Amino acid sequence: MGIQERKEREKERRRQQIIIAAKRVFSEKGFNKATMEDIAKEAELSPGTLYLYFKNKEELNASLSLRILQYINIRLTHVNKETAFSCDQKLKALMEAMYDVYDFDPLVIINMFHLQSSETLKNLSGSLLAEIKDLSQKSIGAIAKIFEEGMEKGFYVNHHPMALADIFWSMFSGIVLWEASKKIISSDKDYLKSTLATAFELFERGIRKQN
Amino acid sequence: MGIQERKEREKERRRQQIIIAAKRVFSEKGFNKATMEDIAKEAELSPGTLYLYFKNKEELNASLSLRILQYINIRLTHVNKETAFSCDQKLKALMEAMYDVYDFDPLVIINMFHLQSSETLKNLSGSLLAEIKDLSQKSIGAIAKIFEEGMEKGFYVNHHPMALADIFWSMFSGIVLWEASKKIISSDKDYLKSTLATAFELFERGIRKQN
Amino acid sequence: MGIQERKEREKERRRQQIIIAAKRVFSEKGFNKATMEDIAKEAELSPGTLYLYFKNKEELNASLSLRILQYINIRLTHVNKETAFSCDQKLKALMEAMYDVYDFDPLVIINMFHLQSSETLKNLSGSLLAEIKDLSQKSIGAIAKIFEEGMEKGFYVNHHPMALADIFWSMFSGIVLWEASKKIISSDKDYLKSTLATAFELFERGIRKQN
Amino acid sequence: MGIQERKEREKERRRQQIIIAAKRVFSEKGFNKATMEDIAKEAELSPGTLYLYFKNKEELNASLSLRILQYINIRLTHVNKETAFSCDQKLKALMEAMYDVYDFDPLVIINMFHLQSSETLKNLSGSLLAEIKDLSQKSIGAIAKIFEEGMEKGFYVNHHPMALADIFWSMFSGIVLWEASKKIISSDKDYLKSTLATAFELFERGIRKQN
DNA sequence: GATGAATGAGTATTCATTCAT
DNA sequence: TATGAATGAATACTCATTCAT
Repeated sequence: MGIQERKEREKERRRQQIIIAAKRVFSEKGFNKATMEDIAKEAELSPGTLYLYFKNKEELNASLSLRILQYINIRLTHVNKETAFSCDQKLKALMEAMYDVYDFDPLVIINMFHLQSSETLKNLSGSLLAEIKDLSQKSIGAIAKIFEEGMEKGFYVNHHPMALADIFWSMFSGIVLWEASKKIISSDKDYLKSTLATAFELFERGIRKQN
Repeated sequence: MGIQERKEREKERRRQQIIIAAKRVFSEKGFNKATMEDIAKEAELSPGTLYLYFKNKEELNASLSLRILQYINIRLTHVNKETAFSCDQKLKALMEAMYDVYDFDPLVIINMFHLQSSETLKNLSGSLLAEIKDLSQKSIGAIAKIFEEGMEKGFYVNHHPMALADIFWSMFSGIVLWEASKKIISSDKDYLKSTLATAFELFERGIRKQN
Repeated sequence: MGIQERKEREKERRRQQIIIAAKRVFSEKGFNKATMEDIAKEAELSPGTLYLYFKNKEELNASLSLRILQYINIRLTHVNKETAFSCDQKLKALMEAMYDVYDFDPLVIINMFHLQSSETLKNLSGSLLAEIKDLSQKSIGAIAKIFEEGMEKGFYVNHHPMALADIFWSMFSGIVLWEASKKIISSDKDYLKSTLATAFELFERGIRKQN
Repeated sequence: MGIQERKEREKERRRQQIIIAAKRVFSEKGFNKATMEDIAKEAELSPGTLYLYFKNKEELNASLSLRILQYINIRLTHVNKETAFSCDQKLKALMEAMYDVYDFDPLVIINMFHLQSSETLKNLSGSLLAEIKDLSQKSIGAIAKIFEEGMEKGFYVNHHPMALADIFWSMFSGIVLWEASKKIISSDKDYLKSTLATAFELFERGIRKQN
């Protein structure tokens, strides 16, 4: 019924409200220094309410990563669907997507690295963990597919497509993290976009066949 | 005097003993789950003793990063000192150095990212922070110098050398982190060395002038 | 009026529904580990509804005890009403009643001990507390009366009837509790009935005049 | 060495200090309403210190029970060692022992019933649980042995000795609990000793052969 | 210097209870 | 009446740090 639906939507809105608050607080203080009470206050809710929507602090954090993975995945799926695109166009679209990922959430990359610790992973519910793994693999796979196509068409030098995807992804996240560090250490200006642009350019030159 | 000196050396030995224990424990449990007691046990010392050599947990961790930064710096300085090397040789030597950095301490990259949080940096003593900043800048500068030389000699395409250094360093640390993640999530084999090799190859092709 | 009455009856039915659910949940988890939500679910009601019928968790628990006290009281009143019974018959009837009390609710004895804590009793409303006291005293009084009669008729040795009643009651509840403990600790078979039978037999021999 | 020993003794003294504080607090407030902070304050220690000596709240409570079980066991062992005692004397000594148990710690019986919940038992470490089981069985066994001897010598009517032991123990603890309840409900005077005396007398008459 | 027992502030999580709908 | 989402006080337990020996 309409009521069911409205409730469902209301519930989803609360989840988003909490996720957004958590994002702000985790970004500012980092996962360990952020307290659930901080997040509750930021969301203008009580601590208990957070637990109606997320099993625990770890899962709340993981949900942030999940959200960006979902975004990444949607963007990459779109790129691969464009059958009319040339290799060049696909590569450009991929780079555009990565810029947007950064704009969508410049700090979640950092949170995603919190997932590394096996101790952390143990506390996640199976379904959430499965979803994260699945989306990660799909995303990297989508990137790999772009490179594979380019090789098949003879534009790119031969390499294992998955390895290229890993490198592309690592380079992107490495730069995001490193620029974040630099900003803290040397209060530098934000060179991220231009650094990324140069990196993408080098990468393209690196994989393209030269004649 | 001799006694002074011997004491100093003894003290330094203790510091190293603790740093090595800390490295092991941080590697296994991560910075936040590792307790000072864990580290003390690993070092076969009592918790109180740790505080005779390090102001607090944050500084102990920072010292690990400092140690690898020192190693990196020494290696890069050596590369730049080899005036007889061609650009190619210097680039190769740089890559070799990075492999060795990884072998020297495969996990410290992860610890270094702990330094990102501004909250963390606030707890460091000024002198330690200064030393870290200094070594970081020197290291990146040394990398940049290699690229600069290549450009001056007309081998490499024109880019801001510091930007290239950032990209090179980001790519390296991004790959180390990402491969570590993958190992945890999918218990994959360790492709790090081959991924790094491919990445370096692409990078070289990317910066080299083509004719 | 008829409507009033129907409402009243409806209300009482709900109370019983909740009490039965609470009994099941308290039995399984114990008073402190059982949550109001558990009970609400078991009763197929919402948590808020429980508070329309019971002031708080303590009173809900006390109501369980009250219910068995009412049952005990009815049974014992019946025994004493049987003026045609001999002393022996009354004692047998008393023992029968205690078996039935156990069958009626094997776990409520344990819940009744929750009432012991003075902190717990402080939270009960005056009227409920008064009713519990009243029923307790009536029940013990009814037991005492049986022994008193036996003494007057010269069958039982002389003792304070109330003391005998206390002993009889303590022995019964002590055995119920102890057998429950044993079952948990050593997963023993259920010897309760036979232990009770032996205890009652000894008790009877103990109080009966011998000649 | 002497130092080792002194430390060991010091540690044991702390444990006792905490146990005594816990006994007071649990007695007054009951297990669930008593907080670890209450106990720490009573012991004039900090909350953290309690955890240096007891794994958690449940084990602290279980240690109280263990302590009285040890006392009971020592007393009953002594009774059985007195080979010169007649059956009558042994029974008297058993009854004396139970009076002393009550004096040793009138409230721990109540705490012992907290152990019943299987949820509670799950939180105890294996060794502690094993020790509790062992002492319980030894104690009941020692009581049973007294009755067995009496039967063999033809003084007592034939029953399963273990069943008699259970009844004796249940009667004792049932009376202790019931008298505690009564004191709370009706602010009665403390009839415990005289009730126990009567109960023991009846029990003795119950098991003794009559001729 | 070295110890390790003691500290006590800090926090994730629970759950009885309320109240707007 | 009935609901169930929201509350927020309460608390067991941890662990970096200290300091008397």
